[in-house]
Amino acid sequence: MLALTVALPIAVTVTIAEAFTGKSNSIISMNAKHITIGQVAEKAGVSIQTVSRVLNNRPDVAPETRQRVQLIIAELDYQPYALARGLASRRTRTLGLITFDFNDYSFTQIVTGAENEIRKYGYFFMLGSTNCNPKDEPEYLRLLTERHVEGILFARAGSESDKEHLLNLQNSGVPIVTTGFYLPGVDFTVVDINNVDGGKKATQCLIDHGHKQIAMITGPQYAKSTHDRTKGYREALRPAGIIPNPQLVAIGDWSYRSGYQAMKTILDKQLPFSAVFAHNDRMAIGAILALREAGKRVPQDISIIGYDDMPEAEFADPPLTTIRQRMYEVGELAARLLIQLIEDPTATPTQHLLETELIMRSSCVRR
Amino acid sequence: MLALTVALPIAVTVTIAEAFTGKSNSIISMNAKHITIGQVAEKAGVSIQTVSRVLNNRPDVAPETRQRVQLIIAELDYQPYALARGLASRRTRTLGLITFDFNDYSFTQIVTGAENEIRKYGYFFMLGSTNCNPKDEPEYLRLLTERHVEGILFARAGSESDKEHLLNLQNSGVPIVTTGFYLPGVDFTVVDINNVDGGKKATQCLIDHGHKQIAMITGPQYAKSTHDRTKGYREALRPAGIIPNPQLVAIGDWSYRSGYQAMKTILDKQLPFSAVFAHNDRMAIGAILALREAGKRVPQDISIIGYDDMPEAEFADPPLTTIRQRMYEVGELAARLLIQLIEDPTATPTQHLLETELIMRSSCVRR
DNA sequence: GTGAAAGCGCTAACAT
DNA sequence: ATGTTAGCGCTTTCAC
Repeated sequence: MLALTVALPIAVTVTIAEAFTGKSNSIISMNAKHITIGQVAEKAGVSIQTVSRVLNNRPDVAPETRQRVQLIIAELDYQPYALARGLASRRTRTLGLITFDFNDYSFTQIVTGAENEIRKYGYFFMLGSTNCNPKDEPEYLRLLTERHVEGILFARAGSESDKEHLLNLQNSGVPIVTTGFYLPGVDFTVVDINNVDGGKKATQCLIDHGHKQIAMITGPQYAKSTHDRTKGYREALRPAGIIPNPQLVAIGDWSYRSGYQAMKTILDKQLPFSAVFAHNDRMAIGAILALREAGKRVPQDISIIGYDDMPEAEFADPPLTTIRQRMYEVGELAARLLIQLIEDPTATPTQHLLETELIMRSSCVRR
Repeated sequence: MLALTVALPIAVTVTIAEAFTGKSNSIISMNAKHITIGQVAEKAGVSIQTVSRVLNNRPDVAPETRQRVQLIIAELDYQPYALARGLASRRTRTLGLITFDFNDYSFTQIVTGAENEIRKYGYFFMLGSTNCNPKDEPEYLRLLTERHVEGILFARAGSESDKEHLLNLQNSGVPIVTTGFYLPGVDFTVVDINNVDGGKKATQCLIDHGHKQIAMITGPQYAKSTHDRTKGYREALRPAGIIPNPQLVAIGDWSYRSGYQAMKTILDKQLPFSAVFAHNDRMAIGAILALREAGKRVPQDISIIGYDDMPEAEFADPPLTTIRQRMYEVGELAARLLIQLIEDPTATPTQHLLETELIMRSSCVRR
């Protein structure tokens, strides 16, 4: 067991997960008495290069030499020094992760999916959350490239203005993958949700339930998904012969509070409407509170549909009908594509659009 | 071998050795036109060392030389190579961040706070979310130390069993700071919330509103905060002359669903109770749904108090009375302490306990 | 199959 | 104030 734990080179039996469990009492030596490849070589009676070959699982090592070296590695609890490896090999196995907001369900889902995926391939993420401030991105980018991340994953909402910015980065040779930025004709790798269709599905659901005056609470203007979902809304309305009423539309910023306020704004106009499509679940839940405060019952008086299907949607009052988007998968796929871009020199940028799913719960009833 | 590396879309668990091989067939284009310190030195007509001094802001450079070098650096858009710097200086300015769960509000708050803080000092985080699986920690730790993170921040729930594990790590010379793990007498740096007092405040609030039969939905057993909040519950009950009834306590796992189910379990016992203390807001919201389904009105029939004050608490139905804990500050403080531990050789471990705050909303009324 | 030599890009200690 | 001399720990030729 002890041998296995440390023996990175053993290719056949040890998975990453197995390799390190059950050795929590191992001493991880850091600055003080750091064991080097030279000490391993000396103790094994071979040259440094042979140890290096064993470490990298090269074929050209005699089986018995390999075994002996592995034993010494285990014995000494030798840890290869990633920095030195990186300097010599130009490989860091480190990726940059840039995200807007760790408090947004969609983004954390992407991050979680991506992280799980890259771990399978032995990569790590350097973190760079921009805290909703896209202006910080160039600085992070620089710090990230200084550390020679081998690629960068953008887990955040796209906006049209990013295009040039990202293209520049890509042209400088850093593989990038971005989420939330599907545009036909872009030439970097994108994984996105089909937001147009999602917005259409949501609106269609309301139409199918007999609603004709459908209010909408949108995301912020800068977000591409806002435009897409709005487009879907229009696309559903048109064939039903419903003319969209701009008076019934208010803009939010994805937060509960903004949904609450947007709903109030619409209510204040005293215009008739029987249903609301909110561009995310949080705003839908905020809107429900505003509706309740205005004496409207949901869903008896007003039906509402959200977007995201975050966990709390199911436990809202009433349980929220919504559009599910599988952001975890977006993260996984994005990560896989990024690694592919890095490791396969022939790989070229591709665009991917994942479909949504209507989740019927009780916030939406027949008029 | 090559086939494996390229066949990325298939989600296999690769072995460590496999993960680390396959270097020569990948071309990292961003290295191509990489400018080195030598080129800067040559163009500026000084030695490499002088450039290094300028880069590191050393005082012993003539002002005009410094200026000239800086000009060339800008002109060439030279980016120092962090790996080489790290190798030579033994400093990486990189910290490890280990967290359980990016989908938990408290943890993401910690992460956000910590990230903002370390950025001020020019550090970066390497990410290692363990996805609720603490067994993975040793593996991450190893990969992190291989990359020579200068310290590790544990942003996650503590459990007693961690103690040895963390001590070992610290003894090996890696500065660590952990959250959610306040224990008197531990000798590593801890930033935690006063959960005993928080639990007491929550329970006291219910008592003050005239409640005597107070049910409780706890967090999972492994979490230290569960025990602390439970202790606070008892400490509030005792002086009020109320004997805790174990029948009124059910265990959850922090999720909405578990709160819903725990509430059902308690309701099934048909025991009288007029109030519920849930160990977090999510479970409180789940519990409200169960209560509603059972025909109980909140707060008219049953009062409920949560814990966390996550954003949705305010928009729940009814708006949730809860205990606010400032996790963002926990993150900031933890990060600052970690950097202190790294940069100040005389720094010693310290323990910090932040206080909570009762947030009154409408889920809790006088009996 | 193994080892020797030569760096990767930078910083550090000591010169001057 | 600036340059010289040595590495940091590892990988990568290219010998043998």
